[in-house]
This record gives sequence, structure tokens and C-alpha cells, in this order.
Amino acid sequence: MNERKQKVMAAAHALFVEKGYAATSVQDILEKSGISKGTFYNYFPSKNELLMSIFEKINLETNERRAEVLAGRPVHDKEAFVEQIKVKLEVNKENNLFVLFQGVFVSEDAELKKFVKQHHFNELRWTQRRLIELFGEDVRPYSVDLAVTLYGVVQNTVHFLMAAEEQVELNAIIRYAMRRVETAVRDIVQTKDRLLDSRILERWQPEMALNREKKKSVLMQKIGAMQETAADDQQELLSFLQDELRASSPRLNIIQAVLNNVTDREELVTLIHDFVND
Amino acid sequence: MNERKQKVMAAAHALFVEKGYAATSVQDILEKSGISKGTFYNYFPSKNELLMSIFEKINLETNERRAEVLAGRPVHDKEAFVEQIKVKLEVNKENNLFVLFQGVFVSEDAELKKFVKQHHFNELRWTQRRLIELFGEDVRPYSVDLAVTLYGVVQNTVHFLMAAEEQVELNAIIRYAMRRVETAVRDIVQTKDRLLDSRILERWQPEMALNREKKKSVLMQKIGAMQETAADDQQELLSFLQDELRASSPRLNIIQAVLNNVTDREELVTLIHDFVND
DNA sequence: GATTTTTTTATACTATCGGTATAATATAAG
DNA sequence: CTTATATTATACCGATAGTATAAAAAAATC
Repeated sequence: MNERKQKVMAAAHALFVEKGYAATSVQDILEKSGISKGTFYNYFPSKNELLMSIFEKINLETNERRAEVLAGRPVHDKEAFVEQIKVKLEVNKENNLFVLFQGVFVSEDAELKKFVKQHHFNELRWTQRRLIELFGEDVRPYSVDLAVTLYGVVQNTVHFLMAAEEQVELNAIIRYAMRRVETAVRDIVQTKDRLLDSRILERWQPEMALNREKKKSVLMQKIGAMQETAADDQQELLSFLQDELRASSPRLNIIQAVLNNVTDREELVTLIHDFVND
Repeated sequence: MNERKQKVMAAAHALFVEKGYAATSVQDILEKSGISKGTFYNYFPSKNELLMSIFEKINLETNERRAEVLAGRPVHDKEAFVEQIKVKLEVNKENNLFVLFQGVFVSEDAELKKFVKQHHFNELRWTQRRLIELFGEDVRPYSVDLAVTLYGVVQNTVHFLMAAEEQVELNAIIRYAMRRVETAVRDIVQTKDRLLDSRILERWQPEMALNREKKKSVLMQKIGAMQETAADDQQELLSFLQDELRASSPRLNIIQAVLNNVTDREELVTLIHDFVND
């Protein structure tokens, strides 16, 4: 991406975190990044689209950090899960996402609302999947309930402490919530106490799945493009990546290992992380 | 209050619920209520102040409905508690408060933010107190944790279902959350697992207490003013109310009974409800 | 009933907002 | 060198919350 455009995004990002979305005018962004209004609207169709670009960037980074946390550890590692939750909360805090998301709900931009809603659903689906990995298939029927509960307790506690201007000990909060979930799991599995259909989120997936296909396509094209200018030994690595990514369940560790030996891999790493963590 | 002013509030309230706060312009309110801009800014110093007036009115009505629910039932009646929680959620839904509150956080009006924050703390304090009434003094050290948990699970589930455009069965959600809390209570009391200091909200009370003194003063003045134009038999009732309200723990049932025999009691009922439920 | 005071109205105004339009200028590519 | 693209400065649009003001209407006072 254009270096200059990235500079504008960084400036806007800083202003949004500092003053909030609504309180930051386009004029502020122009002055901070030293560009003209024409250039701004050449880069971004609207202020809302700029915000979405920033969200997307944050999201990519979050997924990468979460993948790193889990790397080399079993999926049922509870400590890894706590750390992964923590990553999200840290990102939220660093980027003042709580306030930014609220600004979105106030705006009348339907696309922006949908974007944030989808993001929330993705997070719940991720939590749901991870909880099943943690506690086993027995909890699958209750996985949405548990995800909503965990998410609710953690988020509500954090927001409360922030409103009360108290120190927020993320580790303590997450571990506390996890202890509550563990007790709830035993209780719920035994009494078969279910509130929501665990497949309720699948209805919100198709669009995502399409999106995934698109990402896959972009990824394959990128690898193809790289192959055209690559040396022979690189060719082999890239071909292998293509095959492995096309598999129904790509072996992530192997991909990671191969990726480390690809030159000029920056963009590719980003794309693959995005694809794999979707 | 001015009848005309109330009509404006009702019109604005309807528009806010229908279109949201930010999307409703002052001009919209003028047209719907058929007043001029000058009159509007004579009634309300700003659009934000109008919103606060509406919040306050909603809050009074919520407290009244909650008091009615509990009337004549023991404080440890779990079903009554469920109904009281439901009252709040219904009010939130009817008035689209979730979106309205978010609009507040986006606005840069510090007073408005403070107002909503205080409202949230009051709700938590209320939940905390009721949970102790329900589960006994043993849970007091953990009452904030439990209140935040209950609140978090219920609110998050409701918001999720609304976002997913699913039907929201308030009763089922609240009862589910209560079952989780009951299990958590046993677990927590046994393991002495505490996250937050149960007195954490007391720090946010002094201002409330001042506010309460102010309400008391307004109430006493109102009764005094009514005495000046009242008949002798009314005088006695009003004097009794003053004495009783000054007591450290006013006997609510008796106040209610006496109040029923006061003529022209509308405003008084509102003030007393507000004071008593604070 | 006349006079005074208060409330309401209509209208024009300010400053700011997100976004558009355009003509001139600078930079890069062919 | 020429052409195409990117950037700039600037004026503009419609909508926003809120202010100012003078005239008209309503209410209160004498």
C-alpha cells in the first residue's frame, strides 16, 4: 500500500484514539498528516471507509498476535487461551476500540454497522470454537452460551473498571471469568441447561465463507505473481504453499516453517495469517 | 411542569426512539411538536439537556415499576427479582436505550457522560444490594463480582440476540443467568474467590448522597408549599409525611397509605418515589 | 379595561461538519 | 519532451447546533 496513505491512516488512527471518532474532523486529519482534502478523498471515499480500513488493520494484527501465542502449544492449553483473550483486550484498550465501536453504532452508515457487527460475531465464533477445543466436544451444544457468558463477564468488568477509573488487571479478570466458566461448564453439562442454539452463528457465516473464498483467491494470485519472478528453489517453496493452503485443513506449523524460508515474504505472511485465522 | 414542555419532551422522546439521538435534528423536534426554535431553547438549554430530562423521566418510571413489582413480597423472593430485572430490560428495549446510551458516549458533553455513568453505577449498586437480599449476608464480599457478572451475561445476551435479529425472550435469558449466578454463588462462597472489593462503588456514592439531600430539600419545600393552601385535615397528613420522610428509615407502606388520602398528590407521588427509590 | 410583563414566533445569522467541484500545479511514466 | 496521474488550494454545498433580535401573542397586574 501507498506509503503516504499509510501515514494518513496512522495519523487518523492516533487522532481517533486520542479524541474519539466523532470529535476528530477530517480537517484535523489533514493538518496532522499534511495532505490536502483532495488527496484525502482520493485515498478514502469517506471518513467511515477510513475508519473501516483502520479496523481491518487492527484486526489483522490481533489475529497475528493470537496465532503467535498459540504457536507450538496444544489447542487445549488454558493458559494460551487466557493469553489470547488478553491480546484482544489489550488491543481494545490500546486503540480505544470500545469508544470507537460505539461511535459506529451512532453513525447512520449501514455498511459500517454491518462491518462491526460481523466483527463481533467473528469474535464470538472464535471464542466458541476455542471453548470446544478447551473443554472437549461435550460442551459443543452449550458453546454459544458459554462464549456469550465469558465475553459478557470479561467485557463488562473491564468497562466497569474503566468507568470507575480503577486499575484494570486484565490477567486477574480473565482468570476470574475462566474459573466461573469452568464451574458453569460442569453445571451446564450435567443439567443439560441450554439457552441458545450452538449453531445460531452459522447463519451469519455464509457471507464470511464467500469472503474466505475471495481471500483464498487473492492469496493464490499473489503466490502466482511471486512465482513469475522467483528463483527455482523459491518456486518449489511457493508451489508447496499453494498446495498446502488448498488442503481442507492446512498444516499450519509446516506452512509457518516453509514461509520462514521464502524471501520477500512480508505481504505473503500478512495474507496467509488473515486467511488462516479467519 | 409546563404541559407544553412535556409535549415537546414526548415528541423528542418518540423521535429519539425511532431514529436515534444523533439522527434526530432539533428541527425535527420543532416540526413534530409544533413549536418554534426560540421556545425550544427557552425550555431546554441544549439538545443534550433535553436528552437528560428524558433519561430522568424514564428512570423515575422504571423505579416506580420496580417498586410495584416488589410490593407485598419478601425481599428474598427470587421471582420478584427476575421481574425487576425484566422491568429494566423492557424499559431499555421500549426506549431503545442501548443505542441512546451509545450516542451519549460519543458526544463530547462531559456532564452527559457523567450522568449516564452514574446511572450505570446506580444500577450496579441496586443489583448488588438485591443479590445480598436474595442470597444472604454470606455473599456480601462477592456482591459486586456477582452483580457485574449477572449484568454482563444478561446484557451481552440481549445485545447479541438483537444484533443477530433473533427473538429476545427476556424471561428465558434472565432465568438462565440466574441459574448461572446461583451455581457461581455456591462456588465462590466456598472457595472465597473474590475479584473486586464489594465497597468499590461506595466511592461513587457521595455525590449521590448530596443529590439525595437536594431531593429531600425539594420534597420538603414542595410539601411546605402545599401546606400553605391546604385544608386543615390535609395539613395533618402533610406534616406527618414530612416527619416520616425525615426518619432514618421511613416506613414506606405507611407513607403510601397516607399519600393515597392526599388530594392533588400527583407531583408529590413522583418526588417521593424518586426519593425513596434512590 | 388598560398597561405591563412574559412567552412565543419568525427569521436571519454564526461556525462547523462531511463531502464535492474545479482549475492550477507538481510528479512520474512513456 | 510529452502525456498521464497525483496533489494542491480554494470555493462551494447542504445540514447541523445554537444565537440574536424584533415583532406578535398571551398572561399577569393594576
